[in-house]
Amino acid sequence: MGRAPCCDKANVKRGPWSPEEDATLKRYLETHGTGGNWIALPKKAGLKRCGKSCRLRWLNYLRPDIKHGGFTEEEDKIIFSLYSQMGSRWSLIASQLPGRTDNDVKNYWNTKLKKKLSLEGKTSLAIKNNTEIITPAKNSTNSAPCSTPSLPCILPKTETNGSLTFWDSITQSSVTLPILSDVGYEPILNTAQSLCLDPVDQFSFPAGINMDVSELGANLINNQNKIVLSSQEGSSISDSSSIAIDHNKCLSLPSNGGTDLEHAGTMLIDSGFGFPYDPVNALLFEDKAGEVASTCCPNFGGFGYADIKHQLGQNQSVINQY
DNA sequence: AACTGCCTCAACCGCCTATTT
DNA sequence: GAAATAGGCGGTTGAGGCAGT
Repeated sequence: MGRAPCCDKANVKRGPWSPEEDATLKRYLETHGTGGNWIALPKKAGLKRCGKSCRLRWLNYLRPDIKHGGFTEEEDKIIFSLYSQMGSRWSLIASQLPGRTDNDVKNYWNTKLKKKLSLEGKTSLAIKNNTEIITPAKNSTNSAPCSTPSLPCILPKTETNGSLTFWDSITQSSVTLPILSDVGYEPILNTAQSLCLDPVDQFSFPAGINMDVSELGANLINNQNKIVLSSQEGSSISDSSSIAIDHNKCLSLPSNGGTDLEHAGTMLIDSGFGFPYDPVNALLFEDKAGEVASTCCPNFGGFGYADIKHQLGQNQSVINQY
């Protein structure tokens, strides 16, 4: 048996609401409330509208506490932050933004923030390789959806003194980009839909890609696509490190010496919204001092211009094999 | 001024879940 | 417990407005 329609579609008005209809609905709701039944409401109120349509109109437009107008920078950050944690749960996100509706937030995300994000990301580049760069953990215990393979990508920043050639997995073409000289290497975790991360299973480079961190004083073990960074000397990596990738698929992370790494055990990715993101421990840092808000298995993708710092001070794998 | 393409956002659709019968 | 119903939600659509040519 099919589902009964919520209203007689042949006898209800559709399309934009007129000011008269708005006034009628508003007057009725302010006097009587919903009566706990939206479906019966339009008849009682004298409206030739579907009950669902009335509900939507009230919730998204007529409610007195609705905030109209542009979103603030602060709201941007909240939306982005929450989206990174829970994905497109618009009603939940909207509940954290007084006066905003799920429809508002959804529209704003789809028309503005998503573009802002892609502009921050510029492009998604995977390390040149014939094989798929990365796949989700086969036996991951993550609860978040992981329907799309995650791709570690490399994105240089703007300060340049050379160039690198990368393989753009999206356009399937080589791209030459400047060597970054500001923050260092940027393995961007890029996925169209979601990225499953947990503190143990992170990401690996496929066979054929070696990550040489010798210049950092760290040890590299890649016999199982596993990278183990174990040296205290690794702290020599700095914000001024540069990245180079050669055509033998050898990723090197040279350093020109420098500062200590904060947040041992973490990789911080600059979300582009003013706070770095720690995908390894699935933590969101409000600032680089490490003000932590815990998250669970976040979804995000397409981030660019990442500031990443590897933990090099413990005898443990930073990047494990899937 | 006319045309075109893009953008915005209100509204709809259909699915899922919770509640009621 | 099953079926019916209503509420809630996210995805999508399309009309109208705007900017560029």
